[in-house]
Amino acid sequence: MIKAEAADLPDDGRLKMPDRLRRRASRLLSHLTSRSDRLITEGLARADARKWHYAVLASLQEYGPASQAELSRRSGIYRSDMVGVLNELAGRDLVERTPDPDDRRRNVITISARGRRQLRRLDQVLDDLHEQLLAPLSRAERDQFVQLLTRLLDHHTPGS
Amino acid sequence: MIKAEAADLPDDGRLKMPDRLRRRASRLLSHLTSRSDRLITEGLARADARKWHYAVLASLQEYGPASQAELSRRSGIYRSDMVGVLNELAGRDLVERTPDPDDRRRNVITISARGRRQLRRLDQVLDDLHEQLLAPLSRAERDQFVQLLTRLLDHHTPGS
DNA sequence: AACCAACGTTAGTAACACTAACGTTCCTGG
DNA sequence: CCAGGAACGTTAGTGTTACTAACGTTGGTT
Repeated sequence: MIKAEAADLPDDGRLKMPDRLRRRASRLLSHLTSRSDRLITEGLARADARKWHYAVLASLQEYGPASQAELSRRSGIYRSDMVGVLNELAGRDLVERTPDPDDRRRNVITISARGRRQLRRLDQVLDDLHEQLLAPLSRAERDQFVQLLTRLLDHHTPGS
Repeated sequence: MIKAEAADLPDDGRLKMPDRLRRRASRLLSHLTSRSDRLITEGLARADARKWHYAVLASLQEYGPASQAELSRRSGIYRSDMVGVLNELAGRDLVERTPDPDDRRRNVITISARGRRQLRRLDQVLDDLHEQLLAPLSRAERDQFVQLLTRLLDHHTPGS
């Protein structure tokens, strides 16, 4: 964690930003996501968590214990990154990682009672953060927004 | 540039991804932006360009010559990163960088004829790429989408 | 028995957004 | 008028994210 001290682009110069630039969906997406990520990351940090923690915990809660590779597929986290995430989760006693007796290549990851409690907390935190994120939109607009995003993402996701 | 050979998350496991995860706007944004960025980056690479190139060229074309710091403000690129971008642009003879006689701290950046031609080309390329990006949406939906993004971004932009 | 696939793990990459600090030049106000 | 601070271009470095490559171990298949 690093303290932000002096902003370098304080007043936004969008006053003088060409429309062709400002209106490009790709650019809007990048910038908004940048803000959104920061908001979420900082919010979760206050709860001693990271985005991946939530993804893994939610997936465990929803579909039960699984191997790391299986979790990787469920949550979209690369299995190379999963290692570190599970180290953190296990270090906080939110999950348990035990070797699978039926397949000694695998670990079985199980969510703990603490993990379930933390997940509930994170769900709350994320609700609050999304309230902030989507504040300017009405209920209907939020739904619209999520729907548009979903359709776009589906369209650009390999394997249908 | 790196060749993608073996995808590691081939079939998406969203079949087994909890709704609470899949539906979060922040997550949709992150993932979609990731795809979008890749699409745009690769498309521009084929035209020997990067996003920043477009931003700078467009800003120069629209508002005329400027110092690096001014360009930085216009385009949202940090002035520490601007250096490299302008090196690339100057290396391709798309802009000219000359010391400002009126203020010897500054460089005056000017777009060249080649730069203008390249900008026209990039505008075309970006139109095509956005056509792909937004393919699943109707005209009206695209406008809606851009409008929602804009409102959200404005709301989360410091300095109004 | 021979192979290949999958598993967990380590290491490394490139892009992005951002901070810090340096020397030079300029502008201002006491 | 001159002292201090601010702006400029530049270099260096940070942490995060997405992703590839390769390793040794284990498992399933023929």
